[in-house]
Amino acid sequence: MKRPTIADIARRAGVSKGAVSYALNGQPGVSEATRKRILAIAQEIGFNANSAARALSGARARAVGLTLCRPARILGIEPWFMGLISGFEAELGAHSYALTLQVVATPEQEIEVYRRWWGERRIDGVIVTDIREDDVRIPVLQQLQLPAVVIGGPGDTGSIAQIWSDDAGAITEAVRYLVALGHHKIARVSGVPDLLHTQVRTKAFNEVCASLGLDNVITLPADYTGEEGSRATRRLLIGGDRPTAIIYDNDVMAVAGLAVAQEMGLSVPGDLSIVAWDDSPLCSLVHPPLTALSRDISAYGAQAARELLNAIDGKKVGNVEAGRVHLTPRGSTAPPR
Amino acid sequence: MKRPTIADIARRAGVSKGAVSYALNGQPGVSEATRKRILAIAQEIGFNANSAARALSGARARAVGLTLCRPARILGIEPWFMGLISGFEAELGAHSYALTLQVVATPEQEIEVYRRWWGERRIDGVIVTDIREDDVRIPVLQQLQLPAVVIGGPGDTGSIAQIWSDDAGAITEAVRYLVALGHHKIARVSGVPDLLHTQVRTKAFNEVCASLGLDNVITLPADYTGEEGSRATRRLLIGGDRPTAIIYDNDVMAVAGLAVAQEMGLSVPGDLSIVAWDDSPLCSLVHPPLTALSRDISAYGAQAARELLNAIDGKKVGNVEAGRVHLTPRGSTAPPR
DNA sequence: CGGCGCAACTTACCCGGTTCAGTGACTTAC
DNA sequence: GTAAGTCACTGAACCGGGTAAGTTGCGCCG
Repeated sequence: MKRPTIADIARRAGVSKGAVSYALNGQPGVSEATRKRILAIAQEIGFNANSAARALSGARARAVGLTLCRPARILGIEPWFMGLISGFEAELGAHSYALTLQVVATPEQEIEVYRRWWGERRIDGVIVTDIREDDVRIPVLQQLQLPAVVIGGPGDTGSIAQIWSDDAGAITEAVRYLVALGHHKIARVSGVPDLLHTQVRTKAFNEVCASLGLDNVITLPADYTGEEGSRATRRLLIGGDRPTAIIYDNDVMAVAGLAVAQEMGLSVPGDLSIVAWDDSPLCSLVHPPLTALSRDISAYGAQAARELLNAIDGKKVGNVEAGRVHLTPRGSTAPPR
Repeated sequence: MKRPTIADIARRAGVSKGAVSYALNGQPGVSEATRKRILAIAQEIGFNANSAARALSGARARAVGLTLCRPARILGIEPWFMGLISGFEAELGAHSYALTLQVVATPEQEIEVYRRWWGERRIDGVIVTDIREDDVRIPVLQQLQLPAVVIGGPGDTGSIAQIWSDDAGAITEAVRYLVALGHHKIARVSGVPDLLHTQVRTKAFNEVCASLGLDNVITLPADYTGEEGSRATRRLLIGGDRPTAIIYDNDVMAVAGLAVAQEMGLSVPGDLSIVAWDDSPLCSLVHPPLTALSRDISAYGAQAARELLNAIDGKKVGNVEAGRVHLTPRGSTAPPR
């Protein structure tokens, strides 16, 4: 079954290929009557422009790329990426851009994928996540002149657009809330320490704790996995001077922490209050439901996609703050006994 | 920065475009010395073949499509899809195929996406999930002659390849295990009843229960979300004659069920045993960790991708059983008190 | 030594859109 | 009445790689 081309339409309409192209793209150069006739024929025979041909003649690939640089084990339960992806799609779909996905193991492999995609003109731009300090991907993207949007910051990304949320403000709010409840010994289980937003959070956490006169403040580094979350929680809870509240850098570790507390016979929130970063259905799923720092990840993703499309169009894009974070109190926080 | 083309290579090597094409594709028609020289130049200037040009000249788009037809809320925490995706990628990456993703709301929208992708020659094939009885997508795929692999079955997919796992055997094993522990009142919270694999499981569940002489057997339909899982669990547990064990059709509902039991003051596994379908880190994350029906979803996805690539190559593909399911006992199951 | 066969290329056209430089026909302007 | 301008469209080049058909040059054989 041969799929129709503009030549087929041209033949049936009795005009040239060029006229059909103008008609379909809303360009001037054809009369309104002819345009209608051509559009009707296109509709009738179910015409879709061959994306390859379109991409070849100087135009766009009309696709953007996203790499996921985490082991499949984590990707599965982290709601974050899926939320982000559905946000992208809402925006990309509206502009009939496709999203091309690739799971990679290392930043080096990720760079290779960018090179290949860009070299093959498979994509018009990429969305970069999990940004680190002095990220090796940034100079490569600049050198390739590959349109990109970095999610997470703010950091030094040169000419590349970035979009970030006020993590410092959020963690400050969480600590203030716990202190207002009466907590003095607050600990934190962080994500991967290399990541820029982890550093932002750690800095803000230390600052707000200092300003509120809290001592005994500790941040244990982890890696977003349940295993590490459990391990860190156990370390925090077996000490003699154990914290009465723990803030986790993601929901998965918070749920794991909750399980450890229950396993050790501690009551949540009676003996231990828990705050999760990034609200997700997971937080409401467990008992007690977890107090969380919520933000609309889909909207955040949509905003990122919008910025990327602007960057692809050669528009000036900068440093955008988006995705307001707010505290959603649930059953996992209470005054300490 | 102009990206290099085969014409650039040809100029530098002092040969024609055609020779370069032969050399790069391992075709006969160039001497070994020339081939090496051309490959070296390609390497040096970082050449990647323009995928659009390649796709245009009769070849393949070297991409396959996957649509996700679930609300973002669910997609986020269901490890299933991410596991599947990383499985696809392992296989697709090895053949340098890209994966194009689209989130859709309805099967009708999904069909539209297939039509567009195929019309645009953006993809060479699709992977279809969540198959229903008399699925509306099947006849469309056949009419379009779009290579496809259906995940979940076995069902009536005509000429389209399908890949499925032995769900009936798995649920039989789970029920036998619970009966061996001493349970007589076993309930089940199922996924969306329209889905083919839900029906397979329900049928097998009823059969094994009947054969073991269990009465009081009930399957409550739900939709894989935590909310529905909680609701169904509550309905099961408030009755006078409440079950001592519940089997859930996915991990998310099982975790939600666990939370409901804890909230109602029931001990798991003392008062209630819980079995989750589809093991994932989520099952080991909670307390107690959930006994689960495990299978290697990534491998399952990889197998599906392999079948799809075969279908794209015009090879005969059929009805493949893969992804052996086995029971992984953990802390959520025990003899009833 | 002519002719054959073959390796190692080159030439030229194809894929299906986009785009730009024409080309008539028709209108408007002086 | 004719030059200028506009409109609606045509024809052809182009994007970059794939490939069938044609062209060398060379070795080998009778």
